[in-house]
Amino acid sequence: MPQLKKKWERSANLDETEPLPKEAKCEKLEEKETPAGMEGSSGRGQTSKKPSSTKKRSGTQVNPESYSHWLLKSEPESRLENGVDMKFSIEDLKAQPNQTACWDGVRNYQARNFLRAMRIGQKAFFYHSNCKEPGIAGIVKVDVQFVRQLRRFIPLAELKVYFWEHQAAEGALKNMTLFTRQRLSVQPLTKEEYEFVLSVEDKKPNSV
DNA sequence: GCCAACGTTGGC
DNA sequence: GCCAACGTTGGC
Repeated sequence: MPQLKKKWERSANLDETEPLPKEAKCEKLEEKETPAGMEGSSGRGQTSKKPSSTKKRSGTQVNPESYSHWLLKSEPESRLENGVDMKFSIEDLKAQPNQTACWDGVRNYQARNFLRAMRIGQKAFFYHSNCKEPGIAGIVKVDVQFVRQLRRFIPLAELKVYFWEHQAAEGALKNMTLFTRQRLSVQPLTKEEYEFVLSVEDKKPNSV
């Protein structure tokens, strides 16, 4: 998951075409810039900068331009990795200067390509992962600035129930990447998914 | 702490 | 290109 403090020493194996400098995320977020595209999918709309592997990613949609909302995972509880504390909760984001942080340290290249596809001002859920109670804690806008906490924490367990229901009944969350691509730390959300989650914010948790 | 899911690596 | 071994993610 994206740890703001993580550095890039292992990034070399992510994408041999162009390893990002550590502060890449911040400068990358320019509205005019064309996104790198997701290498996982068909690679449509871009010249192939990737070697052969461009075909086999399942599930996810193709055109990065079409992504409008995001979900960013971060760990709210302390955990040491190579001596570095991975903790970065939404409270930590709030405490940053300008309540803004640079989202570097994403290793997985697909996640990183999503990161590149983000545009300034787009909204993202701030998700707490690898913790006692995982779930959506707040809203940020890219590049990555605190917007607000949710009026209530929306736990993964609750989202999962919606996911199941929506699979059966063609609901908004039926393809939610959080469940279809488990380990992706930066993931796109459709507008419908984003808005559905927001619509649940003021519902009682037990209304599920 | 356990372990399933899944991404990456590298031998062949 | 296949696939087994290995490493990481992250829920439980």
